[in-house]
Amino acid sequence: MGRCSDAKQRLMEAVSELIWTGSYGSTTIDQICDKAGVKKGSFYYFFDSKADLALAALEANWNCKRAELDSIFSPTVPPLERLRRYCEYGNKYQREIQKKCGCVLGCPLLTLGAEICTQEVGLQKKIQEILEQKRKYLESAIRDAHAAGQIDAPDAAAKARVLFAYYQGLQAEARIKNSLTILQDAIRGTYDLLGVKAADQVLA
Amino acid sequence: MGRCSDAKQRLMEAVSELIWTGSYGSTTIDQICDKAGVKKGSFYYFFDSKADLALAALEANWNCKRAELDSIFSPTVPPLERLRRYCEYGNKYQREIQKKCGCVLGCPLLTLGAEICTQEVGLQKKIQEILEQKRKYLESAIRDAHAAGQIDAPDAAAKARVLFAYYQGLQAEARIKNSLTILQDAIRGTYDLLGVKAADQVLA
DNA sequence: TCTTTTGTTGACTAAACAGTCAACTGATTT
DNA sequence: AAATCAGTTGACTGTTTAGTCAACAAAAGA
Repeated sequence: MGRCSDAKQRLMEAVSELIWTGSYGSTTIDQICDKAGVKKGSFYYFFDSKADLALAALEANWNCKRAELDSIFSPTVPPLERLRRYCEYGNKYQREIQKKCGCVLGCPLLTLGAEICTQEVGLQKKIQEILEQKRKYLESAIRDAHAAGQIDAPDAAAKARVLFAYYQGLQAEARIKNSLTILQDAIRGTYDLLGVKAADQVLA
Repeated sequence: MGRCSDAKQRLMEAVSELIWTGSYGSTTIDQICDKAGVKKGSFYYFFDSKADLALAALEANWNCKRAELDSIFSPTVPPLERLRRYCEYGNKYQREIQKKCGCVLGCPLLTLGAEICTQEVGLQKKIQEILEQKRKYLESAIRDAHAAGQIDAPDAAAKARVLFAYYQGLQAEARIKNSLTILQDAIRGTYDLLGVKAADQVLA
């Protein structure tokens, strides 16, 4: 089967990091290759273009991420607890990134999506898909919480859209302001937004 | 006083449109000059760099926008009415853009801010400033609504942060999905989020 | 062993890019 | 009318960029 290598993986990791810490437009193929320790010839052996690589990286990252979200949003966990864990997870994740990179980087999907949506149709479609899937986690948690009588949300999908927009906005602001403190309101904001009774709220 | 021209203005308009319809990183100085009908020599006569021009354009645009927002958020208008008008304004604005450009483009500040915040400190600071000012409009409307007994928001600043994040998230999603329908939930989402009693809600 | 498959390399091209500059133009002042 | 001020121009530089390619290298199968 000829020789094998992890150059493909290294390229995907490199592009993910470069786009996230910088931007899609400012990331060059030469930079990606340097970071991955791969020569440009090899790059074009595996991928057709930067967009092609970014798409592959996006898919790979989402497959990892999905496993984590499946765990956080497991139906065995009480619905409001799922949301609390999700907020905590987001906080912890961004805190680690800041420690490592010196910057709060927010949600890579939103940042990339907003940047390239008018230019790279393939990427745009994939990002739309993934965002839709992420929203579904919220929707089912909200539906379950409603069924449990903890919140009043007859239209779970609509509430999920509101909550999702709120989270996306928070992440974007955290990136722009390079601030973690904004994210700390997430849980309170969630309870607030869903009208969770004080008795059902768990803050720490 | 030598001769005068509007090349500076044309450059600012060109860069605003190019960044908004595309992205900061994918916008080149040659493109800006072409669109403005200005030669590169003139560009460098007025500005030091793309970032310098973008900063100037940002300030100019904000000065226009502020006047509109001052009118929408006039203290003479009932507080919840202000928010409703703001949502309507955002909807109408994006609808016009879509008609003109074929795309929903969302909030230029958020898109640009998220893209360049790790790269262009000058722009980042300015965007942070403007976003903060925008948030203030919401804060005073919320405070007034609380004072009028229409909503329960003892901490107006906190509520404003939540509402602002929600709006930003909505605009970002509208851009990414190239969809206006998402924005149509804004008013309902606002009432929902603020816990406005049905009696105080005005939808159309 | 030698052949095939899979991956690597560096040198290359052509285009796009940012940034510079001296010479020019056309209003305005004196 | 001459001096000055404000803006314009196009041709230029050097660099960065995406993308190509033929030759090479290593693992695996025949």
